[in-house]
Amino acid sequence: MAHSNLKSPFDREEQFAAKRRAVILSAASAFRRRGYHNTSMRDIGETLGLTKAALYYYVKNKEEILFESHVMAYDEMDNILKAKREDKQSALDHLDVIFRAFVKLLTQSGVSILSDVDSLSGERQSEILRRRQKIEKAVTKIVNQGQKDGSIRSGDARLHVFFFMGALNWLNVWYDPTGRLKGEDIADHFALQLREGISS
Amino acid sequence: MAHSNLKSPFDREEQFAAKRRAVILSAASAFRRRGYHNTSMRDIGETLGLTKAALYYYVKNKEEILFESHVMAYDEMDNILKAKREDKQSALDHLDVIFRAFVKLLTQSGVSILSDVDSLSGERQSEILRRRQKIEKAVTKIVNQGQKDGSIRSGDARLHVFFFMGALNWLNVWYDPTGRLKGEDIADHFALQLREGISS
DNA sequence: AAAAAAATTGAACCTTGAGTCAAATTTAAT
DNA sequence: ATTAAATTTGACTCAAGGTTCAATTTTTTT
Repeated sequence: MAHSNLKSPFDREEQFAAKRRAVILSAASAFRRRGYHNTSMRDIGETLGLTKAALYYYVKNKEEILFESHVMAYDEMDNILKAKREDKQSALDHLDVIFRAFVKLLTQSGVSILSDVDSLSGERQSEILRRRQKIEKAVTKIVNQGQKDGSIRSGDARLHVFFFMGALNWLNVWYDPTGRLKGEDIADHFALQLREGISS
Repeated sequence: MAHSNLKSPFDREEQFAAKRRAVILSAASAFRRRGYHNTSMRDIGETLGLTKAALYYYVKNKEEILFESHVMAYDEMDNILKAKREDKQSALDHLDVIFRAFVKLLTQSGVSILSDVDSLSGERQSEILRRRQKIEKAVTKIVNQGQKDGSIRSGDARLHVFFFMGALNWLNVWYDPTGRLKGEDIADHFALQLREGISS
């Protein structure tokens, strides 16, 4: 079963990328549950049926895994924020949609977030913090718009945002994917609480 | 200047306890900022003008410091929860008072919380998780009462609680004691957002 | 089937940081 | 001033875990 000599090397790269991604996602999940420093390279390897040495074929070092897992999470969040807003939609409604999507992302994909940023060094840490701020800024901007269009109560917009972003992060701690609470339900509940909390 | 031979040994114990407390508080603050594993015993000692070896005079090991810092935080929170509720006060008003106190605790005292629980082992970890649950239960109970007395909107009480408890924990990440935002202001803002979010 | 490339491994290396301890220093008691 | 107790230290041990690498196994190519 010969492969076309054009596609075949491409397949290779894809295979590699897919496996690398698997390494990072699996590790990210462990990091979320047990923490970065309580998860050894050995642990990460074993979960995938590999030796810790094998991991270094896919990844430069442990810190890179942590970094990439953050990057993946923020990529997803950026995508969510890119979703165009319906024309006649109020900023509050827009925020509702986005927040729901965030909750679903955190409960349903393997993607976790936001822990152990301190374990990143120098440039990497800065980049992640920059991306976090970027997201906070984007969300804050929506809140500002809502204060203009009258859908959102006045007050320090940053504090509005910190309040409900906390709910997202805390989710990572208590949410149990095997529990009876479905991501969708949490999204509904949280979206309402967010709305009532800041609508005017 | 002779000391009474009754008071003097008592002083000693107090001195010792005070220093031990200082060690734990100072370490807790570092843990909150940089994380448990990114803070070495050397770091902790230096902040206090001591060698790391000296720390072991006050403390059995590093994990004990982490444990005690959690215990201190939960002790404070327990105290806050003990505050008796005014008779004609609605559960919502009661919750308002408590939440405000929590915010002040986290912004003003050196007490931080809730991170790196995974770094505690066995019995210690269980105890801390037990205490966290105890507090969540107590708060949830108030929410339940509020749903009975009509001051709080119906819905899964646990989710109500998870939402605004997230705001507290997130506080530890973004709050900067040297910044312009005063703890009192944050408490006001957050209390309102909490209220609006769940009142009926 | 041989050769080349990709993937994985075992065994070692190395650094970091927690914990120990006997000796030195500081403080209090007689 | 001496003695005793409390406190602190420097030097050391030790284990854990991240990283490297030459050698081996597996997969793909010709």
